[in-house]
Amino acid sequence: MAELSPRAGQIVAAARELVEAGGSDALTMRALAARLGIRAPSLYKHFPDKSAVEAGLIAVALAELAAALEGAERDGRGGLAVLGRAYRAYALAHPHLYRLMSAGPLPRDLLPAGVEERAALPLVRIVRGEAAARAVWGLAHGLVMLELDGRFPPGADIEAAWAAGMSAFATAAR
Amino acid sequence: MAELSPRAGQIVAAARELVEAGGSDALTMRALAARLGIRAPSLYKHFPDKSAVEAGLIAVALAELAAALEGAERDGRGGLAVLGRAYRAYALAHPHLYRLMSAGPLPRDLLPAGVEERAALPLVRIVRGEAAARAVWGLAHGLVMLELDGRFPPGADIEAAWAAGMSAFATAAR
DNA sequence: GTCTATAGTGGGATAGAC
DNA sequence: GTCTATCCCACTATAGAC
Repeated sequence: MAELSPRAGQIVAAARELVEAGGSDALTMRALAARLGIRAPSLYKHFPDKSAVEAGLIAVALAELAAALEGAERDGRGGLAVLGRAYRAYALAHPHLYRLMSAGPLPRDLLPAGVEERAALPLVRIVRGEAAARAVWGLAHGLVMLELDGRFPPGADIEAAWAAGMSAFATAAR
Repeated sequence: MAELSPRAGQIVAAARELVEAGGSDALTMRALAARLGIRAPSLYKHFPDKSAVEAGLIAVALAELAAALEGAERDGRGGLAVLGRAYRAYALAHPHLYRLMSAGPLPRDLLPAGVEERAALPLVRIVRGEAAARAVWGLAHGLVMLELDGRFPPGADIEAAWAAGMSAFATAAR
């Protein structure tokens, strides 16, 4: 996917505000246009369809998550627990965006090259072995989704679950 | 939630067929009625609204998953890997149902009492400590979701990821 | 690049007769 | 319990003028 035109960038930014405020369902072409002060049909001059707008949004979110993980990598001297905290923090700070970004197959053909890999790298660097890295990825994703979906009982100590999870893989970290 | 009337049970069964065949989106009141050979408005004599039908479906799925895990518990002499395999197998056998059952907050007020606990028990019995049990739950849920969402690269050895994950928690098993 | 107008589709739910 | 008839809503997308 090529660079976005300035106007397209504004549209994606507005789409982000809608999603962050009200979830993916709140992102409709009408609402998006309204937020920009234009009519829905005008959007189709900038994006072929709605999924292209969503792909632009996913690209932004993936890059942001990657940056957050890279930051944790630097600050935390490579601790797995630190990486996990950063992952969870990003997801909790942007729950709807995280959902959009991680639900369903990635529209890889609509994404800038390398974004996906970049988000995965900090984890790959710290965990020994492909299989273990994927397990940690699954653990982080699963804990985040359970938390976002309100699946834990009211008083559950979610922090402790993360600690238990990350420490189980500590021996697999470099 | 009380027992379903016989007719309500048939409706839930039909709803299940729709969901298993085409995902949650395929479950509409119109399509559901059509499958039963009646008109959509008639459904409202048996269920107050669509969410009540979904809750009935979730109750069935939860009970089935619980039964599958209990079976693995007996056969596998309490091995965590065996439990994981059973979990994954159920989710892959009923992907759309699993999604419906695990997406969003549980409608606990519409569910028969104890169903949720029953599904969790096999895991709680085998893992030492609440925190670790929740971590394993997150791991299983995350790996399943990543797989169902097609998030792993084409050639990924998902079995190996499960093995790595479950063995990381093996020391935490009783 | 934006507009108006509109097509076309689908959804949940209700009223009241039988 | 089921029907007919209907309401009201929302959505994506296109055509063609300005």
